Amino acid sequence: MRKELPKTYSPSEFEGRIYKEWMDAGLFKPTDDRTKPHFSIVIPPPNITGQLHIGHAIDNTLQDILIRYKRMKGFRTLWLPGTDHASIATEAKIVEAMRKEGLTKDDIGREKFLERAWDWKAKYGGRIIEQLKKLGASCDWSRERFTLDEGCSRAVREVFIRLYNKGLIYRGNRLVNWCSTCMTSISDAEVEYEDKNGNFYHILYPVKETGEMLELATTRPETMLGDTAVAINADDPRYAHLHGCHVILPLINKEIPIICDEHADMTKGTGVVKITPAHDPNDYEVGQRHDLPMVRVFTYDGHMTGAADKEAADHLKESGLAAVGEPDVLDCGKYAGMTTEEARKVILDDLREAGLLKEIEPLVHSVGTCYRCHHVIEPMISKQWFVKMEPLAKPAIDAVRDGSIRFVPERFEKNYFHWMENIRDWCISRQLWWGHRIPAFYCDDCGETLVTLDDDPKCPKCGGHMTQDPDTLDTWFSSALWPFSTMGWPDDTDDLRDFYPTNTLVTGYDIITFWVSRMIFSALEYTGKIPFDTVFIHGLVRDAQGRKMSKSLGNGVDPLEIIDKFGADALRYALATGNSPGNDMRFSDEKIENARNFANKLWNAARFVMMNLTIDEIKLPDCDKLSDEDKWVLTKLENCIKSVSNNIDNYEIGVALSSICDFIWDIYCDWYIELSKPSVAAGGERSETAQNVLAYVLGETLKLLHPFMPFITEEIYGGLPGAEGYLMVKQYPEYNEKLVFEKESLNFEKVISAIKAIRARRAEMNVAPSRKASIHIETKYPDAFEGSFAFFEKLAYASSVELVDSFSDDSAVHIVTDSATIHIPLGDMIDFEAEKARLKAEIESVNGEIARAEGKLANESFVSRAPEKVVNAEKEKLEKYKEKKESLIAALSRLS
RNA sequence: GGAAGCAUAGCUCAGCUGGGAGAGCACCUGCCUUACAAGCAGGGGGUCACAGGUUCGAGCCCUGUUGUUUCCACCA
Repeated sequence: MRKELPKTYSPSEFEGRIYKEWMDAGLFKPTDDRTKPHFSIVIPPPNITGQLHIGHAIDNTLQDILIRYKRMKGFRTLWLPGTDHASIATEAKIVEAMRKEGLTKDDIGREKFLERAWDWKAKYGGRIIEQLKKLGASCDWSRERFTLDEGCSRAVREVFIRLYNKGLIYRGNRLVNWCSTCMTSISDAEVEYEDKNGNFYHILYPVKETGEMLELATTRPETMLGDTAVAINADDPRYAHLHGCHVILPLINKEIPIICDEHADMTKGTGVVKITPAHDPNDYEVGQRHDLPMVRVFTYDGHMTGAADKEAADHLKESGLAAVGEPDVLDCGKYAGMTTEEARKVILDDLREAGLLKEIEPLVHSVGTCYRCHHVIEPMISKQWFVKMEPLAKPAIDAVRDGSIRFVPERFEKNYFHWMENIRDWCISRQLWWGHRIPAFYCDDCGETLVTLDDDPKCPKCGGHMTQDPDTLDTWFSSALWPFSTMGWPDDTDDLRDFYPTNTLVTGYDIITFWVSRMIFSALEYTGKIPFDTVFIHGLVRDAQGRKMSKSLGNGVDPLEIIDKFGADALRYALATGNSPGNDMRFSDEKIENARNFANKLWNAARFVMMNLTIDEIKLPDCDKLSDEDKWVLTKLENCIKSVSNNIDNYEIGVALSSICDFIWDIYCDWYIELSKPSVAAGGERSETAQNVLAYVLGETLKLLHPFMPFITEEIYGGLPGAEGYLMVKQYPEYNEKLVFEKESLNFEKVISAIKAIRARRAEMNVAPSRKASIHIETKYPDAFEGSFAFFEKLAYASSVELVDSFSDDSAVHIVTDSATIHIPLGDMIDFEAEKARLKAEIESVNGEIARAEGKLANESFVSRAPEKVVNAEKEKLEKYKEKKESLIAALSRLS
């Protein structure tokens, strides 16, 4: 018993049901047929803190389109889903939630904190998965993974140990980006630069030996307490006499040397730079070159250091436990305990009072901020774990260079190369609790370091108790392993053999450096294979004005609201249409309405077709039974099939979809359905043929459209005669030359252009549709028109149709097309002067074309150098125009 | 400072390896033609940013200019 479609398209009534049916039937799981080539995608794991936003929607829509397409093409497909623990983002949320209860991390301790974090994961981790299901994502949910689950954690530890043993992971005191709000270090990639209004403070430092004042400028006067030198350029004549001298650091009256270093740029400012090795990346390097002491003046939570901080550091140094590169700590005296901002004000006041603040110059400068909390980053000396990048980067560069991995569009390879070729060591330790704990242990007695899988090792040197490193790993360290950790690596699993390397990675250009590049070098290093062969990059979804969607602007669209209101299919259509690789797109109400209108159009067309079907199964009749219009629509369908496959294969999702949409709306609905109405109504064999063609084309179209709009296509498919099983696992249409009928198709185009020309003329003349008229067709192609009279009656308001050799009624309109002259006696409707003017204008325009074509063909070099095909086409055009001109002249002569 | 993208109809954008400028929306006209007014038919509207160059031929390729967006680096 066939389903009947309800009158109105209301997606909410079937999308959920269909998704459940697919799930129940296990259609998202890969088949067991290992003879088929595989196609696999790993999902960019959304954060467990997240709600589905429009960025996820486009990313996953594109993935689902590819996966569904490949599945229908017969590949053994796997789309592997999962979520990311997102250490810093999640921890921040939990800390924030605790703050509302008046609690801090230290109040409850590590263990209790992690309990809360896992509770959070249990509560919210599934939310985004459910939202992806609403979108229609055909992931194999039985394989769902989490970056912090047991398997992924094992992969992380394994990788850490391998790299450590290879000497590619090391621990050391380095200047790192410190976020005093998140209370952790972050990697260079996680720093975002923002332009901020600030000041350039010109300060005077007295020279000890000469007593003169040395002017220098800084944007961060509070760091001056940590200055350990002042640099000038060795070649700077202004300061040649100061080589080897010292300055007295104001406020704390400390003597520090004047050094010569290339970092001091003679052309900038006064050419004098204060050097704060512990709190500035450039100064750090200067400090290294000149072996300057490093003096830390900030605490890790953003205050000025005091006596207690100094004592702790001194104690560490005296006890010999301080690592190489441990900075000294200053007791900032009266400034101790102030926040850095407070300290800046007070220090400036003090300098002003001492007459040492020469000038304050407003300045816009870019300031590093934390990509998660957007608070200012403070460079700090800190003991951290690093990955040595250079040896890892090289193979990763080669893999893209030699084409093993390609980016779509290609231009993003430049970004990738630039990043990889200038890469610095990766700071991977984070002072956070939510994440993979670093598998390193330190002996309580002798300080020995051990990196091991063992959870409770004894010191291999002295047998003493060992304490695990309290830090966790950068969240991207685990996502870098995602393509293979999710498939069971380091074990040799079936999934790894069947689906790894994966095929396409779909992501936005904003995380190429964070994620894509790290997956590539990780995969090559640990699995010896590329993680995927293609990186398909899409752009950002912006608002209707082209602005980024952001919480602060409140211009974000909620994909879930859109799904509720318009349906997931409409959302997918709106995101896929006009989508071009790597380019941003705008999202607007207009777009989503357009998408919904298209779905509605398809719905109604299908409903109409089904209402008229009396056949029990769809069987395409033999060629000799097919009429020209049947052959025309089938030919158009095949062209569409070819274009869709080509475009999806080239990741031109938007182009592929628009060719389907054009076919459905223009060719199938506006023409073929209308054309078929007389045939279907007529009954008999012709009716049966027409019904079969109608249903066949609809069925093929549904398959073509399925990857883009899975729900509506599945729902309609279920109502087709003889439908069995699910559309989503049917064979995707393949281009079939046997269903291409060039000659008949071209013939039928002649009919269409005649009908269009008649409609246009009548519309211009304001002839009401109810005013029927006889139509007399004078043509050199009678074959093309012979079977088409019914169409003229229905679509061109003809009362009767005949083919004529000539036509002599004076009170007629004469319409000239490429292949016919159509005479329509309309008597008093005709304004003869206007008709004459129109024909003259048409002749004028054809004359222009003739002149253009003749000019081209008279051009010696065109004829000799252009391809023969082009020249012949030009000749044919010329002939056609000449014919048309004759017909037009003949028509005109009848009116005068 | 380095690099990249974009610039086409009033708006949003297509335009595949160079061979006579397209769609949707908006606008105008006429239609409730028994699937669809979330629709149908018709229509107006573009010096393809600007200036050179290559070519028989340029929206498309090259160079430069302007505007715009983005990424990277730097900013004592």
